[in-house]
Amino acid sequence: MNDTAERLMDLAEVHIRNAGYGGFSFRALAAEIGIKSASVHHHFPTKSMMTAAVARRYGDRFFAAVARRPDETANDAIAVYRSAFKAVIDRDGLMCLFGVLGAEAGGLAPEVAEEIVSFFRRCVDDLSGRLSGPDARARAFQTIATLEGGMLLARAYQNREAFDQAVALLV
Amino acid sequence: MNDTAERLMDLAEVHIRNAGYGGFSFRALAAEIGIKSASVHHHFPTKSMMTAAVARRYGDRFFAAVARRPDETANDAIAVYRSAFKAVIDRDGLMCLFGVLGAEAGGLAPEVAEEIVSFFRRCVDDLSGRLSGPDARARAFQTIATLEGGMLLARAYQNREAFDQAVALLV
DNA sequence: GTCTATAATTTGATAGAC
DNA sequence: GTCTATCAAATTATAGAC
Repeated sequence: MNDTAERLMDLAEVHIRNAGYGGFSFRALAAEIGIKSASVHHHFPTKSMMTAAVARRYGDRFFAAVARRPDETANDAIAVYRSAFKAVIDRDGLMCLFGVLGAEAGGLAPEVAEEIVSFFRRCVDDLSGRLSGPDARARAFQTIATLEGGMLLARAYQNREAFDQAVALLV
Repeated sequence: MNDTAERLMDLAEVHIRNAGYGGFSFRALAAEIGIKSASVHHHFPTKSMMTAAVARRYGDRFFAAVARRPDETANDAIAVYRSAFKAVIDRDGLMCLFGVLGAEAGGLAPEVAEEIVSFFRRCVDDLSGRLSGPDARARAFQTIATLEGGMLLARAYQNREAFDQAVALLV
């Protein structure tokens, strides 16, 4: 993966997290790094495939960030997920990539929709496996839902504190 | 408000809740009810203003559905909100309109963005006023976040049960 | 209230030269 | 890997007739 492709993905990620799939065009990305839209097609055949690639990279980074540590206890797992979401919004105030794509999933190409399903399934499966008790799965669902919803509120309020309030009482 | 305008708003609402703001065009709406796109502009000057109108109507209906009953207790309020969100997803399996618009808020016109802020602010203010205890506001934030996030998960999973799991443990 | 017609722009994508 | 050139299609929106 060369440098230009990485820079294009960086830009696409920001645009998607700010305004959704419709929030960027190959022309706009190209202009931002000083090339032409035809050159973008050299790196990514279609807009859908580029979006899927951006989603895959985002997921890889996310799951690396929440990876289980050897000495983790059950309560730690939720704190780890909360910190990972908090880091996302603290960096640039934008939504989780999958929160945006998931919301408009009905209009996205199959290769993107698959990334979305895969991400949330993996989140819930991983987290519920790291929790204990009979409610483990429901608590995993609730945690992911609250974290995504908290980002949505922070976005709507234009205020990161809304996220902190929404997730403060999580376990 | 005449019948054609109402039918157009019905269609626009479904499209937005399924695929976001970019998920519909005046031409598509027009075709679905057998008129031309120029006629849609007679009812709604611009796409942004139509979206704002759809959002306003959605909000009005929502707040009518969660309106406080005289004999409500503190715990009832959360149940009322949960039922209202559940009714939305149970009807057609689509997202909350404001969940979708909020996610892509960065790319929307000011008149739409204002509706989004207004909706969530009103949700949190209303609900926190109906809860008791020092954590009332945080619990209100958390409840709205979990409900919106639960809808997102149900959408991603293509399965309404994900919503039920996510909100099962709410108070 | 709906139509025809059209303007002006943007978009995703391709062919082929360098 | 980037370019020029271009295509075909779609989009938002407007003017003016009926």
